[in-house]
Amino acid sequence: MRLVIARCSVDYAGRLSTHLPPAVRLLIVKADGSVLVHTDDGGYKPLNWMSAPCTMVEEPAPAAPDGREPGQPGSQVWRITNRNGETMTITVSEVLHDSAHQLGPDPGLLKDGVEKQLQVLLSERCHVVRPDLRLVRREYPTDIGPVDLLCRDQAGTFVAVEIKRRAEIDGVEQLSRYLARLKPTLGVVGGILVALDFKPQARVLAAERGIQCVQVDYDELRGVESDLLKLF
Amino acid sequence: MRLVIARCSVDYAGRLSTHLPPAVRLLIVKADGSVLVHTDDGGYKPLNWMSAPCTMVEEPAPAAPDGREPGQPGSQVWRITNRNGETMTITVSEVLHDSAHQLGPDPGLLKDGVEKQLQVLLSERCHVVRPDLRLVRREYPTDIGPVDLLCRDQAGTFVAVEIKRRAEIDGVEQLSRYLARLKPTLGVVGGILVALDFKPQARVLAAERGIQCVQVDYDELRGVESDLLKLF
DNA sequence: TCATTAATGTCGAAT
DNA sequence: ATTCGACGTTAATGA
Repeated sequence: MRLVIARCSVDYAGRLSTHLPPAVRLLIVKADGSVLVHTDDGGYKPLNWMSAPCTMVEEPAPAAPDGREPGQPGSQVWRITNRNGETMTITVSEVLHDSAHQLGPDPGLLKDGVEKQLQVLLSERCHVVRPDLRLVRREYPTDIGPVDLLCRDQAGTFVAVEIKRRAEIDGVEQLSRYLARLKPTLGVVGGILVALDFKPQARVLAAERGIQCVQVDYDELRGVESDLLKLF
Repeated sequence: MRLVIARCSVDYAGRLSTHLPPAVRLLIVKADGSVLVHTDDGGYKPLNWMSAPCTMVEEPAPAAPDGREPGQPGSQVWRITNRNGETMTITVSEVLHDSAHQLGPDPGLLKDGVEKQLQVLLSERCHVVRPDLRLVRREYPTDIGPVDLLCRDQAGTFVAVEIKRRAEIDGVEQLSRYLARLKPTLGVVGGILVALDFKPQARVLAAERGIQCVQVDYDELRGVESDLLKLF
Protein backbone atom coordinates (compact mmCIF):
# COMPACT_ATOMS: atom_id res chain seq x y z
CA MET A 1 0.00 0.00 0.00
CA ARG A 2 1.28 3.39 -1.01
CA LEU A 3 0.18 6.56 0.78
CA VAL A 4 0.67 9.93 -0.83
CA ILE A 5 -0.33 13.32 0.46
CA ALA A 6 -0.24 15.69 -2.45
CA ARG A 7 -1.66 18.78 -4.02
CA CYS A 8 -3.51 17.44 -7.00
CA SER A 9 -6.44 17.81 -9.35
CA VAL A 10 -8.46 14.82 -10.45
CA ASP A 11 -10.59 14.10 -13.49
CA TYR A 12 -12.77 11.04 -13.92
CA ALA A 13 -14.49 10.04 -17.13
CA GLY A 14 -16.58 6.91 -17.18
CA ARG A 15 -20.11 6.31 -16.07
CA LEU A 16 -20.19 10.09 -15.56
CA SER A 17 -17.63 12.88 -15.65
CA THR A 18 -16.20 14.61 -12.62
CA HIS A 19 -13.59 17.24 -11.93
CA LEU A 20 -11.76 18.04 -8.71
CA PRO A 21 -9.91 21.38 -8.60
CA PRO A 22 -6.38 21.39 -7.16
CA ALA A 23 -6.12 20.84 -3.39
CA VAL A 24 -4.17 18.75 -0.92
CA ARG A 25 -5.59 15.23 -0.66
CA LEU A 26 -4.71 11.69 0.35
CA LEU A 27 -4.02 9.26 -2.47
CA ILE A 28 -4.07 5.55 -1.64
CA VAL A 29 -2.73 2.94 -4.03
CA LYS A 30 -3.63 -0.53 -2.82
CA ALA A 31 -1.81 -3.78 -3.49
CA ASP A 32 -4.25 -4.79 -6.22
CA GLY A 33 -3.72 -1.51 -8.06
CA SER A 34 -6.93 0.20 -7.00
CA VAL A 35 -6.64 3.91 -6.28
CA LEU A 36 -8.63 6.01 -3.79
CA VAL A 37 -8.67 9.80 -3.47
CA HIS A 38 -9.73 10.97 -0.02
CA THR A 39 -10.25 14.42 1.37
CA ASP A 40 -9.89 15.41 5.01
CA ASP A 41 -13.53 16.44 5.09
CA GLY A 42 -15.74 13.73 6.52
CA GLY A 43 -16.97 10.92 4.45
CA TYR A 44 -16.73 7.24 4.29
CA LYS A 45 -16.36 7.13 0.53
CA PRO A 46 -13.51 8.51 -1.53
CA LEU A 47 -14.04 11.64 -3.63
CA ASN A 48 -12.80 9.67 -6.60
CA TRP A 49 -11.58 6.13 -7.07
CA MET A 50 -10.79 3.38 -9.50
CA SER A 51 -11.39 -0.20 -8.50
CA ALA A 52 -9.25 -3.13 -9.53
CA PRO A 53 -8.61 -4.44 -12.09
CA CYS A 54 -7.02 -1.32 -13.44
CA THR A 55 -3.62 -0.11 -14.55
CA MET A 56 -1.76 3.05 -13.59
CA VAL A 57 0.86 4.88 -15.60
CA GLU A 58 2.89 7.65 -13.98
CA GLU A 59 4.36 10.17 -16.38
CA PRO A 60 5.67 13.74 -16.36
CA ALA A 61 2.98 16.34 -16.99
CA PRO A 62 3.22 17.80 -20.50
CA ALA A 63 5.23 21.02 -20.39
CA ALA A 64 2.74 23.05 -22.39
CA PRO A 65 -0.44 21.13 -23.00
CA ASP A 66 -2.59 22.38 -25.83
CA GLY A 67 -4.92 25.08 -24.67
CA ARG A 68 -4.82 24.20 -20.98
CA GLU A 69 -2.89 25.68 -18.14
CA PRO A 70 0.60 24.22 -18.28
CA GLY A 71 1.66 21.70 -15.63
CA GLN A 72 4.06 22.98 -13.02
CA PRO A 73 7.65 22.04 -13.65
CA GLY A 74 8.10 18.60 -12.14
CA SER A 75 4.38 17.86 -12.14
CA GLN A 76 3.40 14.25 -12.53
CA VAL A 77 0.28 12.78 -14.08
CA TRP A 78 -1.18 9.48 -12.88
CA ARG A 79 -3.26 7.92 -15.60
CA ILE A 80 -5.46 5.11 -14.31
CA THR A 81 -7.67 3.10 -16.67
CA ASN A 82 -9.80 -0.01 -16.49
CA ARG A 83 -10.96 -2.40 -19.18
CA ASN A 84 -14.29 -0.59 -19.57
CA GLY A 85 -12.45 2.48 -20.81
CA GLU A 86 -13.10 4.47 -17.65
CA THR A 87 -10.23 6.76 -16.79
CA MET A 88 -9.07 8.69 -13.77
CA THR A 89 -6.38 11.29 -14.27
CA ILE A 90 -4.59 12.68 -11.24
CA THR A 91 -2.35 15.67 -11.85
CA VAL A 92 0.07 15.92 -8.95
CA SER A 93 1.73 19.30 -8.54
CA GLU A 94 3.31 18.94 -5.11
CA VAL A 95 4.08 15.85 -3.01
CA LEU A 96 4.02 16.37 0.75
CA HIS A 97 4.32 12.75 1.80
CA ASP A 98 4.97 9.48 0.00
CA SER A 99 5.40 6.16 1.77
CA ALA A 100 4.92 2.48 0.98
CA HIS A 101 3.88 -0.22 3.44
CA GLN A 102 3.72 -3.98 3.49
CA LEU A 103 0.43 -5.07 5.03
CA GLY A 104 -0.06 -8.71 4.11
CA PRO A 105 -3.36 -10.47 3.59
CA ASP A 106 -6.36 -9.72 5.77
CA PRO A 107 -8.17 -12.51 7.64
CA GLY A 108 -11.47 -10.82 6.77
CA LEU A 109 -14.55 -9.52 8.46
CA LEU A 110 -16.90 -11.58 10.60
CA LYS A 111 -20.51 -10.38 10.53
CA ASP A 112 -23.54 -11.13 12.63
CA GLY A 113 -26.45 -10.04 10.49
CA VAL A 114 -29.86 -8.87 11.61
CA GLU A 115 -32.32 -9.92 8.90
CA LYS A 116 -31.21 -13.56 8.97
CA GLN A 117 -31.59 -13.61 12.76
CA LEU A 118 -35.05 -12.08 12.48
CA GLN A 119 -36.08 -14.78 10.04
CA VAL A 120 -34.90 -17.58 12.33
CA LEU A 121 -36.55 -16.02 15.38
CA LEU A 122 -39.87 -15.45 13.60
CA SER A 123 -39.91 -18.89 11.99
CA GLU A 124 -39.69 -20.37 15.47
CA ARG A 125 -42.56 -18.25 16.76
CA CYS A 126 -44.69 -17.08 13.88
CA HIS A 127 -47.56 -16.60 16.30
CA VAL A 128 -45.81 -13.32 17.10
CA VAL A 129 -46.61 -12.22 13.54
CA ARG A 130 -50.25 -13.25 14.00
CA PRO A 131 -51.60 -15.63 16.62
CA ASP A 132 -53.43 -17.88 14.15
CA LEU A 133 -50.41 -18.69 11.98
CA ARG A 134 -48.64 -22.04 11.79
CA LEU A 135 -45.39 -22.38 9.88
CA VAL A 136 -45.40 -24.47 6.73
CA ARG A 137 -41.85 -23.71 5.66
CA ARG A 138 -39.07 -21.20 6.02
CA GLU A 139 -37.49 -20.06 2.71
CA TYR A 140 -40.32 -21.58 0.69
CA PRO A 141 -38.96 -21.75 -2.85
CA THR A 142 -40.58 -20.17 -5.91
CA ASP A 143 -39.02 -19.66 -9.32
CA ILE A 144 -38.49 -15.98 -8.56
CA GLY A 145 -36.82 -16.61 -5.20
CA PRO A 146 -37.68 -17.99 -1.78
CA VAL A 147 -40.54 -16.65 0.33
CA ASP A 148 -39.22 -15.92 3.83
CA LEU A 149 -42.02 -17.73 5.65
CA LEU A 150 -44.94 -19.66 4.21
CA CYS A 151 -47.67 -20.21 6.82
CA ARG A 152 -51.33 -21.27 7.03
CA ASP A 153 -54.02 -19.68 9.12
CA GLN A 154 -56.71 -21.50 11.10
CA ALA A 155 -58.92 -21.83 8.02
CA GLY A 156 -56.03 -23.47 6.18
CA THR A 157 -55.46 -20.50 3.89
CA PHE A 158 -51.84 -19.93 2.93
CA VAL A 159 -50.11 -16.76 4.12
CA ALA A 160 -46.76 -15.55 2.76
CA VAL A 161 -44.61 -13.52 5.16
CA GLU A 162 -41.84 -11.23 3.94
CA ILE A 163 -39.35 -10.09 6.57
CA LYS A 164 -37.32 -6.88 6.38
CA ARG A 165 -35.20 -4.99 8.85
CA ARG A 166 -36.73 -1.87 7.37
CA ALA A 167 -39.83 -2.08 5.18
CA GLU A 168 -39.70 0.11 2.09
CA ILE A 169 -41.72 0.22 -1.06
CA ASP A 170 -39.53 -2.41 -2.70
CA GLY A 171 -40.44 -4.91 0.00
CA VAL A 172 -44.11 -4.50 -0.88
CA GLU A 173 -43.33 -5.05 -4.56
CA GLN A 174 -41.31 -8.14 -3.73
CA LEU A 175 -44.09 -9.66 -1.65
CA SER A 176 -46.65 -8.75 -4.32
CA ARG A 177 -44.63 -10.70 -6.87
CA TYR A 178 -44.51 -13.72 -4.58
CA LEU A 179 -48.27 -13.60 -4.02
CA ALA A 180 -48.96 -13.44 -7.75
CA ARG A 181 -46.53 -16.30 -8.26
CA LEU A 182 -48.05 -18.52 -5.58
CA LYS A 183 -51.70 -17.99 -6.57
CA PRO A 184 -51.85 -20.54 -9.42
CA THR A 185 -50.43 -23.29 -7.18
CA LEU A 186 -51.82 -22.48 -3.75
CA GLY A 187 -54.94 -20.48 -4.55
CA VAL A 188 -55.48 -17.16 -2.81
CA VAL A 189 -52.50 -16.42 -0.57
CA GLY A 190 -52.53 -13.78 2.14
CA GLY A 191 -49.55 -11.45 2.49
CA ILE A 192 -47.91 -10.03 5.59
CA LEU A 193 -44.93 -7.68 5.62
CA VAL A 194 -43.00 -7.84 8.89
CA ALA A 195 -40.28 -5.34 9.81
CA LEU A 196 -38.58 -3.56 12.67
CA ASP A 197 -39.77 -0.29 11.19
CA PHE A 198 -41.85 0.92 8.27
CA LYS A 199 -41.55 3.77 5.85
CA PRO A 200 -44.90 5.54 5.44
CA GLN A 201 -45.01 4.92 1.69
CA ALA A 202 -44.55 1.20 2.25
CA ARG A 203 -47.63 1.20 4.49
CA VAL A 204 -49.67 3.09 1.90
CA LEU A 205 -48.78 0.75 -0.95
CA ALA A 206 -49.25 -2.33 1.24
CA ALA A 207 -52.74 -1.18 2.21
CA GLU A 208 -53.55 -0.62 -1.46
CA ARG A 209 -52.45 -4.19 -2.21
CA GLY A 210 -54.27 -5.78 0.73
CA ILE A 211 -51.00 -6.63 2.44
CA GLN A 212 -50.91 -6.53 6.23
CA CYS A 213 -48.05 -4.71 7.98
CA VAL A 214 -46.74 -6.03 11.29
CA GLN A 215 -44.09 -4.16 13.21
CA VAL A 216 -41.97 -6.16 15.66
CA ASP A 217 -39.35 -5.20 18.22
CA TYR A 218 -36.00 -6.94 17.92
CA ASP A 219 -35.12 -6.86 21.62
CA GLU A 220 -38.60 -7.98 22.60
CA LEU A 221 -38.38 -10.82 20.12
CA ARG A 222 -35.09 -11.97 21.59
CA GLY A 223 -36.55 -11.41 25.04
CA VAL A 224 -39.46 -13.68 24.24
CA GLU A 225 -36.97 -16.30 23.21
CA SER A 226 -34.81 -16.03 26.30
CA ASP A 227 -37.95 -16.15 28.47
CA LEU A 228 -38.98 -19.35 26.77
CA LEU A 229 -35.51 -20.80 27.17
CA LYS A 230 -35.77 -20.17 30.88
CA LEU A 231 -38.75 -22.54 30.99
CA PHE A 232 -36.50 -25.46 30.12
CA MET B 1 -5.61 13.87 8.90
CA ARG B 2 -3.76 11.19 10.76
CA LEU B 3 -2.46 8.07 9.03
CA VAL B 4 -1.52 5.03 11.07
CA ILE B 5 -0.30 1.69 9.83
CA ALA B 6 -0.71 -0.76 12.67
CA ARG B 7 -1.34 -4.32 13.65
CA CYS B 8 -4.78 -4.16 15.17
CA SER B 9 -8.04 -5.93 15.80
CA VAL B 10 -11.36 -4.14 15.40
CA ASP B 11 -14.78 -4.66 16.92
CA TYR B 12 -17.91 -2.82 15.87
CA ALA B 13 -21.20 -2.96 17.69
CA GLY B 14 -24.13 -0.99 16.33
CA ARG B 15 -26.52 -1.75 13.53
CA LEU B 16 -24.78 -5.12 13.46
CA SER B 17 -21.79 -6.67 15.19
CA THR B 18 -18.48 -7.36 13.48
CA HIS B 19 -15.07 -8.58 14.49
CA LEU B 20 -11.76 -8.21 12.68
CA PRO B 21 -8.92 -10.49 13.86
CA PRO B 22 -5.49 -8.93 14.35
CA ALA B 23 -3.68 -7.91 11.14
CA VAL B 24 -1.78 -4.95 9.75
CA ARG B 25 -4.14 -2.29 8.44
CA LEU B 26 -4.38 1.39 7.59
CA LEU B 27 -6.21 3.58 10.09
CA ILE B 28 -7.32 7.03 8.93
CA VAL B 29 -8.49 9.67 11.37
CA LYS B 30 -9.99 12.60 9.49
CA ALA B 31 -10.22 16.21 10.58
CA ASP B 32 -13.85 15.85 11.64
CA GLY B 33 -13.04 12.87 13.86
CA SER B 34 -14.31 10.15 11.56
CA VAL B 35 -12.25 6.98 11.48
CA LEU B 36 -11.73 4.55 8.60
CA VAL B 37 -10.09 1.11 8.73
CA HIS B 38 -8.73 0.00 5.36
CA THR B 39 -7.05 -3.20 4.30
CA ASP B 40 -4.59 -3.54 1.43
CA ASP B 41 -6.96 -5.94 -0.30
CA GLY B 42 -9.03 -4.23 -2.94
CA GLY B 43 -12.15 -2.43 -2.09
CA TYR B 44 -13.45 1.04 -2.23
CA LYS B 45 -15.08 0.89 1.15
CA PRO B 46 -13.40 0.57 4.52
CA LEU B 47 -13.59 -2.69 6.42
CA ASN B 48 -14.90 -0.73 9.38
CA TRP B 49 -15.56 2.92 10.00
CA MET B 50 -17.24 5.47 12.19
CA SER B 51 -18.67 8.59 10.63
CA ALA B 52 -18.70 12.00 12.24
CA PRO B 53 -20.00 13.15 14.59
CA CYS B 54 -18.19 10.79 16.90
CA THR B 55 -15.61 10.92 19.65
CA MET B 56 -12.45 8.91 20.10
CA VAL B 57 -10.68 8.05 23.33
CA GLU B 58 -7.21 6.53 23.24
CA GLU B 59 -6.25 4.58 26.31
CA PRO B 60 -3.78 1.84 27.33
CA ALA B 61 -5.13 -1.67 26.86
CA PRO B 62 -6.11 -3.27 30.15
CA ALA B 63 -3.20 -5.40 31.43
CA ALA B 64 -5.32 -8.47 32.12
CA PRO B 65 -8.83 -8.07 30.76
CA ASP B 66 -11.42 -10.36 32.26
CA GLY B 67 -11.49 -13.65 30.45
CA ARG B 68 -9.97 -12.41 27.23
CA GLU B 69 -6.47 -12.64 25.86
CA PRO B 70 -4.43 -9.94 27.56
CA GLY B 71 -3.36 -6.93 25.56
CA GLN B 72 0.33 -6.78 24.69
CA PRO B 73 2.40 -4.55 26.92
CA GLY B 74 2.09 -1.09 25.44
CA SER B 75 -1.07 -1.94 23.53
CA GLN B 76 -3.47 0.91 22.98
CA VAL B 77 -7.21 0.82 22.63
CA TRP B 78 -9.07 3.36 20.49
CA ARG B 79 -12.64 3.65 21.63
CA ILE B 80 -14.83 5.48 19.12
CA THR B 81 -18.50 6.15 19.83
CA ASN B 82 -21.30 8.15 18.29
CA ARG B 83 -24.49 9.56 19.76
CA ASN B 84 -26.54 6.54 18.64
CA GLY B 85 -24.53 4.35 20.97
CA GLU B 86 -22.65 2.62 18.17
CA THR B 87 -19.09 1.78 19.09
CA MET B 88 -15.94 0.82 17.27
CA THR B 89 -13.05 -0.52 19.32
CA ILE B 90 -9.61 -0.74 17.75
CA THR B 91 -6.99 -2.64 19.72
CA VAL B 92 -3.59 -1.57 18.43
CA SER B 93 -0.74 -3.93 19.29
CA GLU B 94 2.02 -2.57 17.05
CA VAL B 95 2.42 0.77 15.30
CA LEU B 96 4.43 0.68 12.06
CA HIS B 97 3.73 4.22 10.92
CA ASP B 98 2.04 7.25 12.43
CA SER B 99 1.91 10.63 10.73
CA ALA B 100 -0.31 13.70 10.77
CA HIS B 101 -1.00 16.01 7.84
CA GLN B 102 -2.61 19.38 7.27
CA LEU B 103 -4.84 19.21 4.21
CA GLY B 104 -7.11 22.22 4.37
CA PRO B 105 -10.62 22.45 3.00
CA ASP B 106 -11.56 20.82 -0.26
CA PRO B 107 -13.18 22.82 -3.09
CA GLY B 108 -15.44 19.85 -3.73
CA LEU B 109 -16.41 17.57 -6.55
CA LEU B 110 -18.04 18.76 -9.77
CA LYS B 111 -20.25 16.18 -11.45
CA ASP B 112 -21.59 16.04 -14.97
CA GLY B 113 -23.93 13.47 -16.40
CA VAL B 114 -26.15 12.66 -13.45
CA GLU B 115 -29.90 12.21 -13.51
CA LYS B 116 -30.71 15.75 -12.43
CA GLN B 117 -28.94 17.21 -15.44
CA LEU B 118 -30.65 14.78 -17.74
CA GLN B 119 -33.98 15.86 -16.33
CA VAL B 120 -33.26 19.54 -16.86
CA LEU B 121 -32.02 18.98 -20.41
CA LEU B 122 -35.01 16.85 -21.36
CA SER B 123 -37.54 19.17 -19.75
CA GLU B 124 -36.22 21.94 -21.98
CA ARG B 125 -36.58 19.85 -25.11
CA CYS B 126 -39.04 17.05 -24.51
CA HIS B 127 -39.53 16.83 -28.26
CA VAL B 128 -36.32 14.77 -28.17
CA VAL B 129 -38.26 12.17 -26.20
CA ARG B 130 -41.06 12.23 -28.75
CA PRO B 131 -41.72 15.00 -31.28
CA ASP B 132 -45.39 15.43 -30.31
CA LEU B 133 -44.82 16.08 -26.61
CA ARG B 134 -45.30 19.41 -24.84
CA LEU B 135 -44.19 19.83 -21.24
CA VAL B 136 -46.88 20.37 -18.62
CA ARG B 137 -44.60 20.25 -15.60
CA ARG B 138 -41.25 18.98 -14.41
CA GLU B 139 -41.36 17.12 -11.07
CA TYR B 140 -45.15 16.82 -11.17
CA PRO B 141 -46.14 15.88 -7.62
CA THR B 142 -48.15 12.79 -6.58
CA ASP B 143 -48.57 11.42 -3.09
CA ILE B 144 -46.10 8.65 -3.87
CA GLY B 145 -43.46 10.99 -5.21
CA PRO B 146 -42.90 13.38 -8.10
CA VAL B 147 -43.14 12.34 -11.77
CA ASP B 148 -40.01 13.48 -13.61
CA LEU B 149 -41.86 15.02 -16.56
CA LEU B 150 -45.60 15.31 -17.14
CA CYS B 151 -46.37 16.06 -20.77
CA ARG B 152 -49.32 16.06 -23.19
CA ASP B 153 -49.34 14.79 -26.75
CA GLN B 154 -51.01 16.42 -29.72
CA ALA B 155 -54.37 14.84 -28.85
CA GLY B 156 -54.11 16.30 -25.35
CA THR B 157 -53.51 12.93 -23.69
CA PHE B 158 -51.21 13.06 -20.66
CA VAL B 159 -47.86 11.29 -20.86
CA ALA B 160 -45.66 10.62 -17.82
CA VAL B 161 -41.93 10.47 -18.48
CA GLU B 162 -39.55 8.77 -16.07
CA ILE B 163 -35.87 9.55 -16.55
CA LYS B 164 -33.00 7.29 -15.51
CA ARG B 165 -29.32 7.35 -16.20
CA ARG B 166 -29.61 3.59 -16.50
CA ALA B 167 -33.04 1.97 -16.85
CA GLU B 168 -33.52 -1.14 -14.74
CA ILE B 169 -36.55 -3.08 -13.66
CA ASP B 170 -37.13 -0.76 -10.71
CA GLY B 171 -37.57 2.19 -13.04
CA VAL B 172 -40.39 0.38 -14.84
CA GLU B 173 -42.04 -0.41 -11.52
CA GLN B 174 -41.70 3.19 -10.42
CA LEU B 175 -43.29 4.53 -13.59
CA SER B 176 -46.05 1.90 -13.39
CA ARG B 177 -46.93 3.12 -9.89
CA TYR B 178 -47.12 6.71 -11.13
CA LEU B 179 -49.38 5.74 -14.03
CA ALA B 180 -51.77 3.89 -11.72
CA ARG B 181 -51.72 6.83 -9.35
CA LEU B 182 -52.41 9.42 -12.03
CA LYS B 183 -55.21 7.53 -13.79
CA PRO B 184 -58.06 8.52 -11.42
CA THR B 185 -57.19 12.21 -11.77
CA LEU B 186 -55.96 12.53 -15.35
CA GLY B 187 -57.60 9.60 -17.10
CA VAL B 188 -55.47 7.26 -19.18
CA VAL B 189 -51.85 8.38 -18.99
CA GLY B 190 -49.17 7.21 -21.40
CA GLY B 191 -45.79 6.18 -20.02
CA ILE B 192 -42.32 6.68 -21.43
CA LEU B 193 -39.09 5.51 -19.82
CA VAL B 194 -36.08 7.51 -20.99
CA ALA B 195 -32.50 6.49 -20.25
CA LEU B 196 -28.94 6.60 -21.49
CA ASP B 197 -28.96 2.82 -21.55
CA PHE B 198 -31.38 0.02 -20.87
CA LYS B 199 -31.06 -3.33 -19.19
CA PRO B 200 -32.78 -6.01 -21.28
CA GLN B 201 -35.20 -6.95 -18.50
CA ALA B 202 -36.33 -3.35 -18.20
CA ARG B 203 -37.27 -3.34 -21.90
CA VAL B 204 -39.15 -6.62 -21.55
CA LEU B 205 -41.16 -5.51 -18.54
CA ALA B 206 -41.83 -2.10 -20.08
CA ALA B 207 -43.20 -3.71 -23.24
CA GLU B 208 -45.40 -5.93 -21.10
CA ARG B 209 -46.80 -2.83 -19.39
CA GLY B 210 -47.28 -0.80 -22.55
CA ILE B 211 -44.52 1.57 -21.57
CA GLN B 212 -42.40 3.05 -24.33
CA CYS B 213 -38.60 2.99 -24.00
CA VAL B 214 -36.56 5.84 -25.46
CA GLN B 215 -32.79 5.73 -25.41
CA VAL B 216 -30.97 9.06 -25.58
CA ASP B 217 -27.32 10.00 -25.95
CA TYR B 218 -25.97 12.45 -23.42
CA ASP B 219 -23.41 14.10 -25.69
CA GLU B 220 -26.00 14.37 -28.46
CA LEU B 221 -28.45 15.88 -26.00
CA ARG B 222 -25.96 18.56 -25.07
CA GLY B 223 -25.04 18.85 -28.74
CA VAL B 224 -28.65 19.50 -29.68
CA GLU B 225 -28.70 22.25 -27.13
CA SER B 226 -25.53 23.94 -28.34
CA ASP B 227 -26.75 23.63 -31.95
CA LEU B 228 -29.95 25.39 -31.03
CA LEU B 229 -28.05 28.09 -29.18
CA LYS B 230 -26.05 28.71 -32.33
CA LEU B 231 -29.27 29.64 -34.13
CA PHE B 232 -29.66 32.74 -31.99
C1' DT C 1 -35.24 17.14 12.10
C1' DC C 2 -37.28 13.65 9.12
C1' DA C 3 -38.44 11.55 4.73
C1' DT C 4 -37.24 10.51 0.07
C1' DT C 5 -34.21 9.06 -3.64
C1' DA C 6 -29.97 8.76 -6.59
C1' DA C 7 -25.53 6.48 -6.66
C1' DT C 8 -19.21 5.96 -10.80
C1' DG C 9 -23.56 3.07 -5.41
C1' DT C 10 -20.70 -1.63 -3.65
C1' DC C 11 -20.93 -6.39 -2.56
C1' DG C 12 -22.12 -11.09 -2.70
C1' DA C 13 -24.80 -14.98 -4.27
C1' DA C 14 -27.27 -17.49 -7.55
C1' DT C 15 -28.29 -18.35 -12.32
C1' DA D 1 -21.65 -12.49 -17.66
C1' DT D 2 -26.00 -11.02 -15.76
C1' DT D 3 -29.56 -10.48 -12.41
C1' DC D 4 -31.12 -9.75 -7.93
C1' DG D 5 -31.45 -8.22 -3.25
C1' DA D 6 -29.05 -6.41 0.99
C1' DC D 7 -26.29 -2.83 2.83
C1' DG D 8 -23.81 -0.49 9.59
C1' DT D 9 -25.78 1.26 2.38
C1' DT D 10 -23.95 6.66 1.98
C1' DA D 11 -24.95 11.17 0.47
C1' DA D 12 -27.81 14.91 -0.96
C1' DT D 13 -32.10 17.39 -1.15
C1' DG D 14 -36.47 19.21 0.16
C1' DA D 15 -40.19 19.63 3.57
